[in-house]
Amino acid sequence: MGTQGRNSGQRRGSAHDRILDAASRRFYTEGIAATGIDAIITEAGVAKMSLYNNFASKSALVEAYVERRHAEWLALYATRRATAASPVERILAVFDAYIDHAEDAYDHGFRGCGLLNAAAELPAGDAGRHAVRTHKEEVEGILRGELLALTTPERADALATHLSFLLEGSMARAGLAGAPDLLHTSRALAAQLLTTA
Amino acid sequence: MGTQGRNSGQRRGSAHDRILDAASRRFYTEGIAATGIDAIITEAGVAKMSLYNNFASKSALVEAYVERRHAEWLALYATRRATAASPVERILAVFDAYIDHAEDAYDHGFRGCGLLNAAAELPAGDAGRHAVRTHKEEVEGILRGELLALTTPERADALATHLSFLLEGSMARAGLAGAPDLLHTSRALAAQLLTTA
DNA sequence: GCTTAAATATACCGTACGGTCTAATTAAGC
DNA sequence: GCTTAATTAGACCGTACGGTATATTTAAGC
Repeated sequence: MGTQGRNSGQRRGSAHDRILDAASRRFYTEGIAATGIDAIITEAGVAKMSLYNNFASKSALVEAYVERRHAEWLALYATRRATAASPVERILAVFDAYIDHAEDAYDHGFRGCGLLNAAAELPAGDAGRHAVRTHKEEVEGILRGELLALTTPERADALATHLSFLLEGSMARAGLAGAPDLLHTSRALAAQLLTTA
Repeated sequence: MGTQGRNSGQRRGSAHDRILDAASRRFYTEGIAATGIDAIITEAGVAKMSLYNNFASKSALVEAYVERRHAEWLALYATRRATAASPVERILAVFDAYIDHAEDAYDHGFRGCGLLNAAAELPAGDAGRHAVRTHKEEVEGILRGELLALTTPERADALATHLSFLLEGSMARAGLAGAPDLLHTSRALAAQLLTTA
């Protein structure tokens, strides 16, 4: 940001947005390294210099992509949480948000969690990897917070970790299967776990 | 395979093996797309033509890498299973094999499950992706088989899926954290789940 | 309507990629 | 010791990569 000033909102379909849209689609469905700058600008219908006027480098674009996917999920989660009536439903809203996000991508090639896939392409110390780690810890933190309405802090901790593993594990398997069905399975397992505990 | 015939065993440190060794290390720690052919042959101490005499292409090398990692895990699992004394221990042997495999990589940069990371780099219909899917289903099948000694087929099915999610989820989170600790956490959660059920 | 900034097209840069060719060398099998 | 196959070094290929330079056009703000 910074220099855009008064132009902050920008007109509909600004170069910045179209680029990030196209990059997000390609990064998710084809992978990051497999997606070249030229493919992005072609799909965005934009000049190459417009990309480099809006993003410092490809890896800056990747960072924006990662942040955006996490923000998308947070928005989906906020919607689900707003209509959840009980503590258990508020916990399951996290699973619902995962399902919503997955079903967004299902039509045009579901390949699992975009953040985990991105991290898998990044080297060990990369900033993007750390960002993904933080996002996943945030999700577990949300789970823990909601669980505190149900049980002791100690059990909330353990259960939050357990549910996070169910979430990420089912997402990994669902991505391999190419369909979000397994996410419903993990939601059901979580629901069962919460009612028996 | 096929044409090697009498030379099947090959001498120690054959080009084929040194190439696959080097490629496996690089693919795992740096990622597949980020690892060039030149980096592999340099690390293997081998001529470029030796690579193409042993592997048809880079993606053939990737397939060999995927198969090899799965075979490594199967071997670790077989060892763990052989000394497991009870049905529960035989189930936890699957978790132990995951831990063993992870700790192999911990010294030189732990980045989670090599198979899942590889799949994350492959396009939607790729053969390697399907291979990874099959391997993960095989692991779940092993869990289901061991669980049949403990409970009904229906509950074994559900529990196998549950344990598989715990496994893969904890592996994903552990990879992001850069340390295998969370695998011990999921093993403990699994043990608890098995004793209370 | 003038100014200022964003976005454009196009040519270009060096480099690295996956992969091939050739010719020479090494080593194993009989 | 001869044959046969594996391995080697190194030049080479076309292509695609991420990124830059420049000059021009488009469009928004006042």
